[in-house]
Amino acid sequence: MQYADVILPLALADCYTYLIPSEFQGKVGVGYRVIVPFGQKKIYTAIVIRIHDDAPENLEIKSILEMVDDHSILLPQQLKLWQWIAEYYICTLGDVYRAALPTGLKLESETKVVLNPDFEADSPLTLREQKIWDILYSRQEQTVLQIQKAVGIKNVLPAIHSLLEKQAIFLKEEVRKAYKPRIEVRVRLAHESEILSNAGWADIIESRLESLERAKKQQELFLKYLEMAQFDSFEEHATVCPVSRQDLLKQSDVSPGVLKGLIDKSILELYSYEVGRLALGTDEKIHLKTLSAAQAQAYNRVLNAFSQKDICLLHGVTSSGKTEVYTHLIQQVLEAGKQVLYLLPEIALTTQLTERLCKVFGARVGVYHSKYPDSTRVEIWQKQLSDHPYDIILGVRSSVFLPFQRLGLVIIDEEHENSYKQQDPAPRYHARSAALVLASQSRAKTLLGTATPSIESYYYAHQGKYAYVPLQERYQGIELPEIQVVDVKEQRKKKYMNGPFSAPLLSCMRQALEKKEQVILFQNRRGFAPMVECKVCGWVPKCKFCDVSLSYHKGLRLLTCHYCGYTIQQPQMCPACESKEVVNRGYGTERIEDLIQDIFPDAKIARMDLDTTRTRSAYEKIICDFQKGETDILIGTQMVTKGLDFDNVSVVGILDADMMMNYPDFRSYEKAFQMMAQVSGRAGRHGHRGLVILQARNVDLPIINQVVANDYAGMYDHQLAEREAFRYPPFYRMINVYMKHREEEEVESVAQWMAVQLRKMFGTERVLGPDKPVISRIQNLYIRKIVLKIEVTAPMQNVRKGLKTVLQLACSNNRSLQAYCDVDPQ
DNA sequence: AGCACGCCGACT
DNA sequence: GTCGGCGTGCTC
Repeated sequence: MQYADVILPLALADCYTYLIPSEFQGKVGVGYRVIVPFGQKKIYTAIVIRIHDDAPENLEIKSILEMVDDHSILLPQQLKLWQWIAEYYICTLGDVYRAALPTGLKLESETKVVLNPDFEADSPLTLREQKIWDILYSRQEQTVLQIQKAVGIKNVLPAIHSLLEKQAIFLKEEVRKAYKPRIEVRVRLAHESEILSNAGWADIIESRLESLERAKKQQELFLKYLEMAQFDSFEEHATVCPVSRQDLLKQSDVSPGVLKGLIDKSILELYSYEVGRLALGTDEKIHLKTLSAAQAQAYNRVLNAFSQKDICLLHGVTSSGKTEVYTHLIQQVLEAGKQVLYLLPEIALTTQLTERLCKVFGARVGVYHSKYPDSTRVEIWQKQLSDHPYDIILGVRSSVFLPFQRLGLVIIDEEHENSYKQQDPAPRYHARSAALVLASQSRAKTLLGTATPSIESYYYAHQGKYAYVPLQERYQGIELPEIQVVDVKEQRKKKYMNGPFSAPLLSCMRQALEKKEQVILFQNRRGFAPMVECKVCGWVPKCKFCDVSLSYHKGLRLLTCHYCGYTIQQPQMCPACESKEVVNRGYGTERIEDLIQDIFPDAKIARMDLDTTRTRSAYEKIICDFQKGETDILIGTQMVTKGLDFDNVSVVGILDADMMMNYPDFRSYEKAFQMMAQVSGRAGRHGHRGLVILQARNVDLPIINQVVANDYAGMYDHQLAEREAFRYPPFYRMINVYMKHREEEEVESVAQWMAVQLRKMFGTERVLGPDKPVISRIQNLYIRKIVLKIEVTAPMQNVRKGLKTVLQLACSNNRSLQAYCDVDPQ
C-alpha cells in the first residue's frame, strides 16, 4: 500500500496522509496536485510532498479521489523554499501554498444542491422547503448561496437540512476548475488531413474553388482563407497556417452567414484550439545602451564582486542609471544560459521599465504582476515549468514563488522598499529574504539595488557579508537638487502660510509653471482630511469597529475608516453639542488638490494615491499623462516617490516632513529619510538643477540636515547607534506576537498570560509588553502586541519552537482568539 | 477554514 | 416544548 502526505490549502499545523488508490500507484509523485476529501464534505486540491508505505496507525485513511497533474507543478527546490518560509515566518505550509500558487491552480470545491427527481412527498413540505424545492425545480443545481439569494431568507440551512433528511434533495460537491484555457475557434479545410496527404491536393482545392463560381461571396471568402492559410500550389507538401474564424471574417469583410454556407457545403470546417494568453513580445529589439564611464565601472565592480561573494549591494543615487547596469548584467547572465528574476515593489512596476526591458530582450521577458488577470499568471507558471521558460521574470513580491529551472541572478530593485514585506495575511514574508534564500538554493547571485539602502543591507555590506558597489554619479551629469528647508512655524508666525503651503513653495511653483515646467507635491496622507472635529466641544467621529478617527473623503462626501472601510455621512451638526462648526482638520491629498486648483486655476492637476489608482490602467494613465506633459502638477502619497523617471520636473514640494518622523516606529527615521530622498530625486531636468522645498515644523532635527546634504552615511551612523542601544535589528531579531479577540478583557488576560510564559522561556529583558498597539481595535477585534527581541546569535530554531507551543496553547485554551507572529516586522 | 456536535436562552 | 444561538473539537 502506498500513501501520500499532502499539504492542504488551509492553516493546519500538520500534513495529512491519504491512500493512493491502485489505479494511481506509481503515477503520482511529489509536487503533483491531487484532489482529496477533507472533513465531512469538503474537497480540496492538495499537493503531494511525500510518498511512502508506512501506514498511519489508529486512524481511518481516506483515498485520493483524483489526480490533477501528470507531472509535478513544483520543482524540488520550491518545496524547500516553502518549508523555509513556513519555518522562518512561523506559519503553516498551507499558508505558503495559498500565497505561492496563482488561484487558477488551486481548484476549490463548492457545495451544490440538486433535486431528487424521484422524490414524492409523504407529508406536505413547509413553506420554506417548498420555496427551495420550487427554485431547484426551475434551475437544476444551485449553490447554497444562490438559494439563499433567490429565497430571500437569511437562514436557509435548516430547511435544506430537513429536505436532505426527506431525501428530496442531494448535496453534490463539485470541483470547479478555476483556470480556463483560452479557446480560439479556427477554420480549416474539411477533411484537411486527407486532402493534404493526397499528392493532387492542389487540384482538389482548384475544383472546390470552381464549384463556387455561382456563389461569388463564398468564393471570395474561400480565396481569402487560402491566402491566410498560405497555401502555395507550387509546393509539393502544403504547409498550412492556422486561421482564426474571427480574423478570417474581419479580413474578408463578409457576413458570418457566408462562412456558414461553406461549412454546410463541407468545404471548410470549424475547430477549437487552445491558445495562450501570453503576449508573444516584440521582435523589434533595440540594442543595449553603452554604459557611461561611471556605470561601466560599477558594472565591472559588480561582476568582480560576484566572483567572491553571492550578494552585492549597488548603492546608486537617483538617476544614476542603475537600470542600465542591471540590463548589462542580465545580458551577461543570459549569455551564460541562466535565468534572471528581477523583483520590483508592487507599485513601481511601471510600463516604463517593462517596455524598456521588453525592447531589449523581446520575448524572453515575462511580467508577473498581481494586477494582471490570474489566468495570465497561471500560464506564466506553466511556461516556467516547460522546456521554453521565460529567461527573465520581471515581477512583484510573489514572483519568488515561480519555478526557475536555472536561475543565475536575482535583482532586487528598490531593495529598501517595505512593500516587499507581506503584512496580512500569512505568510508574513519578506520577499527580499525569500529571494536571498531562493538564490542561495539555486547558487545564483543576488544584486540589491537602491538609492537609499535599508539599514540592514548597508550594515551587512559594511560587515563584508555583502559586496558593496557605489554609483554616485548621476546620469548625464544631472546635479542633485537643491533642497530648501522652510520653517513652517516661522512662516505661520509671519502669516506667510496659505493653508498647508508656505510662501516660498507657492512662489517657486508659480515660477516653474510659468516656464512650463512640472511640479510634484508630496503629502503622505490620502483622503480629504485625516480628521474631522467639532470646533466647539472637540468631538471627533470615530469608526464603529476600529479605534481610529474617520477621514473625510470629499469626492464621496463621506467619512471613511482607512482600516475597515466603515463609512458614514458627514454630520451637519455635532452630535455631542449640536454646534454646526464641524470642521476638517489636517490635509490629505484630496484637499491639497482642491486648494492647489484654487490657487492655480489654470494648471492641470492630477492626484496619485490609493484612491485614484485602483486599477492598473488608471495608474498608468496618470503616469503617462504626466510624462507627456499633459499634467502640470502631480499631487501624491508615497506612490510618487517610487522609481519613476520624469524629465521636466523642476520643483518638488514636501508638504509635511514632521508627519513622517513622528510615527512611533523604530524605522520611522529611516523611512522618512528614504521617502524624502526618493521624492527629491524626482526633481531635475536635462542640464538644470531641480529644487526641493521641504516644509517642516522641527527644522533642527538632524535628519532634515541629512536629507538636505544627501548624507546617507550620516543618517546610517546615527540610526545604527540607536538600533544597537535600543536592541533593534540588525543587532537583534524582532518578532511581534499579536493577539486579537472580540472581548477586550479576554485579549488583555491572554496577553498577560502569554507575556509571563514568554518571559519564563526567553528571559525578562527579551520580552516587551503586552501593549496596546497604536490602533488597538480593528474590525471589532481588540488587539494586543508583545515584542520579542532576540540576539541574532541566538539559536532561532529553539525560539520558534517555544513560540509555537505557547501560541498553540493560548489558542487551544481560548478559541475565537487569533494569535500570530510577525517575524522581522517592517 | 468549515463543519458537526452539544449545551443554553427566547420564542411558538 | 422547539428553534437557534455559539463554544469546542476535529479533519488523514
